[in-house]
Amino acid sequence: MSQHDLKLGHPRCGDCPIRHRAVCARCEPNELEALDAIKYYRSFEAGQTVIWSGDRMDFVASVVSGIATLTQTMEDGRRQMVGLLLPSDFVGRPGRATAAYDVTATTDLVMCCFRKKPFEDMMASTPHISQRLLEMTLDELDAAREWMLLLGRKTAREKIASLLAILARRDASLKAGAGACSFDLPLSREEMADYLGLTLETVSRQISALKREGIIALEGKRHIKVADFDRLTEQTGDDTDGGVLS
Amino acid sequence: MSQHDLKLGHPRCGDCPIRHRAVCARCEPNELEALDAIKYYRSFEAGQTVIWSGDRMDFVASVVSGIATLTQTMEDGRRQMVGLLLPSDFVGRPGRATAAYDVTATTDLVMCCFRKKPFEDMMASTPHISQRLLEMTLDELDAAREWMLLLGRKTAREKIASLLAILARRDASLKAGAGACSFDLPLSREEMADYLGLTLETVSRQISALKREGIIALEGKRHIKVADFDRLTEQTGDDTDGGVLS
DNA sequence: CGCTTCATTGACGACGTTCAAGACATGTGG
DNA sequence: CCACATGTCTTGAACGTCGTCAATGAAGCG
Repeated sequence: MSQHDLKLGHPRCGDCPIRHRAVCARCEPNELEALDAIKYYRSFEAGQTVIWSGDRMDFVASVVSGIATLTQTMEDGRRQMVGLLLPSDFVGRPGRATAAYDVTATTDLVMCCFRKKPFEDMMASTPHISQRLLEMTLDELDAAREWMLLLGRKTAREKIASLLAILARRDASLKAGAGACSFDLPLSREEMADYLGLTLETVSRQISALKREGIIALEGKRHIKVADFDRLTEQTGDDTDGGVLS
Repeated sequence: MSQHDLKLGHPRCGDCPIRHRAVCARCEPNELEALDAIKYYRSFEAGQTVIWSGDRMDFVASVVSGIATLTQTMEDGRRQMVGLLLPSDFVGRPGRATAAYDVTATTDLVMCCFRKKPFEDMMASTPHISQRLLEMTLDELDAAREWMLLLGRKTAREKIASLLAILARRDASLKAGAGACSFDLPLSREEMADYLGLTLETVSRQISALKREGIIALEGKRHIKVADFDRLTEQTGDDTDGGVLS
């Protein structure tokens, strides 16, 4: 796949970087060709809104690269992030006309879009797609419920530690570093606050506290070095054994 | 369907009270017969645990009557309810061996169970079932995300009002009462607290406050009369227009 | 250099938790 | 029938965490 193809909006599905994890993961070569025919790419710059809650939404999409957020906003401005969309994650709901949440690009973002009608037609004729979508939706439901525990019962300290641990693990799995690891925060303090159900001041204070205690170190505002991953995990409030038996 | 059939565990699917809303809602008569052949009923008394998180779970099920809860518990005992299962709701995840949450009967409960293997086989051969399951899972995901907003951003007052409004609406839809309505709380104060991410004392205080202000009235501990539904809705923090345009 | 944006830090107060006592209903045994 | 225990709910008082408001700092950019 060349840069040129990307800009034309039609890299081959077979060469797609998210091919093995996205909604199309289970598709056969001929099914991929059908998808190839109806897909189109859209790019967004960091900070841009993809769609507003309540707006007509005539497409569904997969995140190809970059990060997007799903947020809900109350009349008085209180905001809660209800989902973080990473590459391969799916946006939109077949069979629904309008967006249920604000979708925002927090980094530069590329999405692989399908107009809803053709996609729904393909779903009806392609069990591999709906099977995979069901699986992904069940995973998202589990993630949402884990987040409910965090929002309802964890302290500010535990919330921050949990988020950092998740982000660290995500990057560690790519880098295979054992004791120490480091990564860039994909979210601003305010976005972290919206995700964790806190204020940005509390987020900042807790990060400073973790730094003071030597559990993490900062380079600039956005780069985190985790000195000792175990000590960070202790702060999350989660089971220490990590559910070995499951 | 006779009482006798119920006790034998095999009322006909065609006569089932949750027939039109459950995972089997889309099934054709012949598909229902196949389900009839592999299903079995289980009953639980109020307070009984259906399954513990982490335990082997070799069945999936629909709630036929009664109410069950999904809860997560931290090592130190903090608990968060992550789902409330009403009649027709589905429990369990195809393709997973163990339960992810504690499932508890809060009232007497009847469930329509399927051993996992036969059910998964049927899913593979019966698109109507996986289609419906996808739809139900997407609905649950939306509900979970709405609850994330409540847990992360609403005040105690708003949390209580939101819960009461939901329960009231649920019963009002059955009784078609307009201005005033009344219903029994299916949850204890502690269960409400676990659902709302509060302590039981705070729940009790907020209910007392709503009573003092004449927004609701209590008969006994568990029966609520909503004097003015609009005033209750005002307390939820939600949009007043109720999303007329959606 | 000022301007803007984002993050940090401090002081203070409100909201919800914690701890404790008491109310109320129900059930049990003397 | 009463005394007593038990479970659920209510209410009060003190405390603490986190939110609010405000000032300051740090980095990027015209």
